Amino acid sequence: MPVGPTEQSQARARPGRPRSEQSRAAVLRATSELMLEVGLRAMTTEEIARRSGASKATIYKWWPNKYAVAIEAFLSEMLVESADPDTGSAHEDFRLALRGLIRFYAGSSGRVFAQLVGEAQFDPEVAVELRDRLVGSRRQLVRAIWDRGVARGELSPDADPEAAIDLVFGPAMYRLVAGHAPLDDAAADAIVDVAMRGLAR
Amino acid sequence: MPVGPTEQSQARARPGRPRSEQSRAAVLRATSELMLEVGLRAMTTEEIARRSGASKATIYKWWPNKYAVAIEAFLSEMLVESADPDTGSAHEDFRLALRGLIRFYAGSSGRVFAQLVGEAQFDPEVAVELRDRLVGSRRQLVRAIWDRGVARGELSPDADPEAAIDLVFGPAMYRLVAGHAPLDDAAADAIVDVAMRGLAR
Amino acid sequence: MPVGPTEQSQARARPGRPRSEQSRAAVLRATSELMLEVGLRAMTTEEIARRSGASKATIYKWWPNKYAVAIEAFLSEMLVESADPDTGSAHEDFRLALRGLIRFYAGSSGRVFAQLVGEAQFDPEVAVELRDRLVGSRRQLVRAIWDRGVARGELSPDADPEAAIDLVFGPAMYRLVAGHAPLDDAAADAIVDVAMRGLAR
Amino acid sequence: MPVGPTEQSQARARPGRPRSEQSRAAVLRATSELMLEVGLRAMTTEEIARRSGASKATIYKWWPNKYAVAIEAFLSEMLVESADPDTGSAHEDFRLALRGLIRFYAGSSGRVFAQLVGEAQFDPEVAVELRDRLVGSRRQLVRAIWDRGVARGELSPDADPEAAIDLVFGPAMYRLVAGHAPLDDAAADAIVDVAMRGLAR
DNA sequence: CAATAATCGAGACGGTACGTCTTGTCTTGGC
DNA sequence: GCCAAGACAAGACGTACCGTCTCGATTATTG
Repeated sequence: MPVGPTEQSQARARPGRPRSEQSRAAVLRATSELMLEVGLRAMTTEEIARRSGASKATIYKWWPNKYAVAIEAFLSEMLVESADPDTGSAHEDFRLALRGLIRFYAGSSGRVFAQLVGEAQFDPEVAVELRDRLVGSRRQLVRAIWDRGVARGELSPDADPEAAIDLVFGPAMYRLVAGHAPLDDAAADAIVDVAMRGLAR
Repeated sequence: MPVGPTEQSQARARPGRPRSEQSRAAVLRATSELMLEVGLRAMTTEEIARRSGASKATIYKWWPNKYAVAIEAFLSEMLVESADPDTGSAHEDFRLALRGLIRFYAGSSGRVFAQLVGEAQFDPEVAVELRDRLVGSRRQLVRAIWDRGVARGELSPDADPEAAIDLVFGPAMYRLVAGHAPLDDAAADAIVDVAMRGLAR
Repeated sequence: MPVGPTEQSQARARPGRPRSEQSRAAVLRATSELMLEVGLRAMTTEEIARRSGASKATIYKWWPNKYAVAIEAFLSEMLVESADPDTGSAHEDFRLALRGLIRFYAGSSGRVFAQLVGEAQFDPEVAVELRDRLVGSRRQLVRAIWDRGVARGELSPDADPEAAIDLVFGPAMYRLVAGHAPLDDAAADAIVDVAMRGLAR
Repeated sequence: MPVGPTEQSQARARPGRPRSEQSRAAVLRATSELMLEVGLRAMTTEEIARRSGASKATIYKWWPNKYAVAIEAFLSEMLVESADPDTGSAHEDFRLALRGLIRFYAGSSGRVFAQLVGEAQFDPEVAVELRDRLVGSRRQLVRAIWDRGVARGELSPDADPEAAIDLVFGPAMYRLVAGHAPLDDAAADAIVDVAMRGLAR
């Protein structure tokens, strides 16, 4: 997923030395490592350059700052992450999807993801990237579960789908960033249970 | 590291010049302004010192870093913020509480709060302060609504209370930090509606 | 490293595409312009390439660095500059020669020349080029005046010719690089006057 | 010789931590060493900081760039350099003064001085500092010899004194920067000889 | 006329210094 | 003992230029 300006559109034609795929990959690899090792904030562009063998100039040529590198590196590490369960039961699908998400949140990448979300509070560009490329795809997944459930008559058709999806994801994100309660399979199950049944008697 | 506001509880008269209350207040006031104007991250200790008339040494004497100042300043600005509605209806109480929260999120302080949450992803001390002093109090409020509702027989008594509270707050926090959907009264109502009824038919 | 203009003296036709004379001329022209406009140091290879339409690789293929280009460009602009006056009077010849030199120093090329001299203090290759191709030719001119004057009996035959020539050129160069006194016709005349008569009564 | 804005005028009064004399001295010492070891151009601010133990910020606080540091370091190393010979003979005084100068030029500091002169061709501020603080003092010295010689009747009173002084210094500077002839005692003697007698028979 | 060979423009790259910035500590003298 | 002023070390930032490189396109000689 290249960041540069509209490249690779046709079948190769542009003059000049082409971008080094090796350099690009090395930068992303080094960035992924560093995010895990020292965290998003403590990771420096200089260290990315040192580890990857790329020069700072090259990094700044292709990415505006270290956070842009971080997002691309993060995405490139988790391309085929989340499969749609589709068990035939919406309740079960939600349960599996949320378990998957929460396991991701609780893993080592989860800490990085939380830091990306944290950074997004300061940097609108990070926010946009995050929303479009990480949050959006997750929501589409749950939206598909929702639509199937409604079609099967399992789920209430007149609820606001956005609010419904937030009912599943919101608590998980809330726990991730606020850290007031555990993130584990039991939590996922409890959340889906109460979300399905509702608070009212 | 005396961060709290009530640090010298007893009237013990220590030798030497006492801490200047004027200086403390000026620092907090300047910090509040700066957080709103330039944001948590762009705000520098130097600028707080300049505006408040305090010296950097004084600030570092009383707070470990600018985020500690920020949290104290933020709290001092919103002490008596959230009243328990207690209308007699749990659904209505939830609605009013969430509307209050979302109005706060959507306001100018909301941006600062989101940045504090963002910073908490990097700084464990900020995370603890935030959890204990901002998130906790909100949750206690909703917990009270929950308990009343259960006692009145309105709410399902066998649900996990933690998960239940997350069902109300989670979606709001999720929208605050991810920004994928609006934060307004209608959103609050939609969230409470679907949370009360549940997703299942 | 073929820097000189006459690098392929014989008409030997080598295989492959021959060097583009147009490119060479464009580089020298662009360099001359840039030296005058922004100075020797601020002039970048990149900008020479941009203006001339040549690529950086081409420039580095034919010259070792921008200073070599600068020297060649400078020389190509002032090939037949200084004619030997030969008026019959050594005093007058010196006067005219020094006036010519000082006018050159005071002109726009003079600034460039001074910068080349400045650069020569750091780069031995520049120093050699400068000494051989710019300083040397000037000295030969004055040496000719000297020899004629000695032959005619006007000038003292037992003085060190090197020191004698330095007596004429030294003060001009000194004023060029130190800038403590003006460089104009009056200065030229004053220098030649006192050099001819000597300091002693 | 401090560079900062009009400091140290009165008997100490300014608030705040005073400038660290130790830091200042260490920077100048490191700079002097580096100028000799690697030359003016190859010397980096970063290396000055490393060697001196000062931070780059401190260096940039007190000097605009490395050349300003270099000039101050250079001056601080040669404060009491040139004594007025005053032998009673202008010819002898000139000879001794020029020998002193040329020995300085030929020494290790001479290379640094030449590089400062070289740098002055690009940087007007360096040029001003150099003219005012290094060239000027030398000229005053020779001017004193000149005035004494004229008063004693040894020297021609109607010559332009500026041109006369240039007759002594010019050739030495010329040889320093152009490098076409040696710089030694014999050269000094030859220059003074021919300057005293003049070129004419 | 094709093969060979050296050129060219374009532009990406590693390296490295620059000068700026912010953090958190320190050192003064005044209160 | 507190405080304002402000100097300081540490070190990352993003920019700039250098000289090298890798492309594909061009232009000559040679077989």
